[in-house]
This record gives sequence, C-alpha cells and structure tokens, in this order.
Amino acid sequence: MKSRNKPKVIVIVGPTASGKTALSIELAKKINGEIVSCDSMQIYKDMNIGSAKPTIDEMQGIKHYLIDVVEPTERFSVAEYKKRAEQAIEEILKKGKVPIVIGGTGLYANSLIYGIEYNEIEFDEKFRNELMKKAETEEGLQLLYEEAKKIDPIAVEKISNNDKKRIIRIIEIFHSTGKTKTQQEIESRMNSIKYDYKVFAINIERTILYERINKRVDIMIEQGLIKEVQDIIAKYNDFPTAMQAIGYKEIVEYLNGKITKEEAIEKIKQESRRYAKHQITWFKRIENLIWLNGLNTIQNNIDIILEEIDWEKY
RNA sequence: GGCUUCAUAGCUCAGUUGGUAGAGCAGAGGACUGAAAAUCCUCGUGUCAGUGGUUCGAUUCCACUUGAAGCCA
Repeated sequence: MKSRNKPKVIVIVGPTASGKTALSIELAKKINGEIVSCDSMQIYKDMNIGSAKPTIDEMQGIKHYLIDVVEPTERFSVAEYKKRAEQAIEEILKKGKVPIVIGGTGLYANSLIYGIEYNEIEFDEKFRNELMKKAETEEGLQLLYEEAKKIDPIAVEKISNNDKKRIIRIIEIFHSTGKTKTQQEIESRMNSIKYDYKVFAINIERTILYERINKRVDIMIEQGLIKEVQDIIAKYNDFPTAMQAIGYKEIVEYLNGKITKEEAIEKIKQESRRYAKHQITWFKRIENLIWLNGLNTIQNNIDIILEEIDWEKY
C-alpha cells in the first residue's frame, strides 16, 4: 500500500534444499533480473560446496551480488549485509533491471523487508571476549544477566536468562553507543522502507524436504567437502564464522579425530534438517508472505510470482 | 541340545520392595534487530515382547512361548 512509487524488489526465501537457486536463476532470465544473495555463509569466499553456493555454470550469466565478498577470517554482520544489499539493489535498479533477493537467512531478509536501520558503531573485540569468557560459567552468565537487566530491563524481559548471545548483546550495545538496545531498536524503525518488497517463500512437505537434504549432503561429500574444509584450514588460521557453519564444523571434528566420517555425515544431515525447520519457523512470521510449493515446476512458480507482482502493469 | 542374562517411547536405557512409568537423544512447535548455518524457550501414553497363573490389583512375582546376547557341550 501507498508504495506506488517505490521500486519493486522480489524476495524469495526458503529452507535449505528447497530449490531456491534454480528458481531464482530462471526467474532472473525471464524478467531481466539480477540476484542479491541473502545467505550468511555464501558471503564467505572459499566456502563453496558446504554452503551450496551456486556455481558459475549454474548462474548462467546472471549477475549475483553478495556472494564471495568477505574472507572467512573477517567479521560480518546483519548491519553490513543490509548496507551492501541495498547498494546492490540500487545498482541493479540503475541498470533498469529487477532485483531478486534470494536466500535462507531470515535475519538478513528481515533487515531489508522491514527496513531496519543500523547506525555505525565500532566493534570492541576485547570487550566481547571478556563478556564471552564471563558467560562461560553459570554464575558468570547470571551476573551478566543481572547487569543487562540493570541496563535495559525491557529487552531482558524478552529473552531467557540462558541466552548468552543476547545477554552479551544488550551489554555490548550500551557499552559502544551509550544507548539501550530498546532505544536502538526504536531508532532502527524510524525510516520508511525504501522498496516495495514482494516476498515469496518456498516450502516442501517436511518428509520430502528431509530426503532432499540427506541426498544433498551425500552429494556434497562426493563433491569434495572434506577437501574443501582441509583447504580452508590450511589457508586461514582462524575462521570463527565458518567454524559455526553446518557442514564445516562437523568435518573439522572428523579431521580432528573426534568423530568418524560416517558420524560427521550423519550429523551434517541432522543439523541441516534442523536448520531447515528453524528457517521455516522464521519465514512463517513474515507478513504478506506468499508461499510457493517447491514441488511445483519452476515454470509454474514463476507464473505465480509474475501474477502476484502484477508484472504486466509493472 | 543344556544353562545364564536380557526384552520398557522412533533409538539408548532408568524405574516401579506389586497400585499401569521417566531421562538423554531423535522428533515437533516457538522466540529472534550488529556472530544468526548462531543463541535460546516449550512439549514425554508407551498393547512396559506374547499367553496363562498367583493376587483386590501384575509392567513388576511364577510358568510357558517367542526373539536377542553370552557361556557350556
């Protein structure tokens, strides 16, 4: 509503292995679009197989933004994502093409869809490390919780006293900005949303999706996921974010002799299934979302999308 | 063939000195504003292997049957 003058941006989210890549590329070909990735792991260079990054072949000449933009050793954030994604959208619009945001990271998608503003703050690595160390013990974590409660009682109310990251975050925001998280969030919603986002989510019946995930993990192993992880270890001495990625942390455990190869593979499958479920939970909350059945043909889903965005009048 | 042990939730196992049972994992649902593939929250009825017997009452004790593991031939 009242978004007549805003440029349209298509967003397609979906759990892992739901067929986002193929759909987005076919759609881009059809409507002269370019793709903005919305994936917290495909951002990183050298994490290819495990993050199911589209290959050059698969891209079929369609330009992709926000893939391979940072080193695994670098720190990334939603704020950074939001900034770069909007730059990419601008660039695409300037060319007269249609931006298609595609990916499975709910937090990142929301930063765009809900137009959340993040102001510049510098990150205090040392301070975070101190907080993390404190949070390691049960007593330490409870002390942090009490501290966070004093700083921002409203924000604390919404989280568990075990939620390490969010407890730390409340303290951190206050430390680096002097503002509470609650205040920060109010300010983050002050600007209006720049684009007319049309959001679609692919879903597939759970049992079939799980089968596809299992199969995909086997294929990743065949394609050399283990070697990819070995190469990353050899190339970078520290890669904190990569280390929390599904498919990477398990292979590292295997390479360290903590689990067998079979156990690692099983674990990757299981974690991927859980991840898919978590993603779906996230998408269910998006307002005005249109669901696409991932078992439909690509053509079929493209037709639904074009109809929804009123392509003829566009 | 004989003896012993075991059989409880999808899986691994507790437990009930006889009053029909509960953990972990798996699974399901949810939260989510600067690490998010992260970090958290909630959810446990199952012919207690089968059939009989004892008993007011059996998943628990007894007998037999079936299946599994081990030992002796």
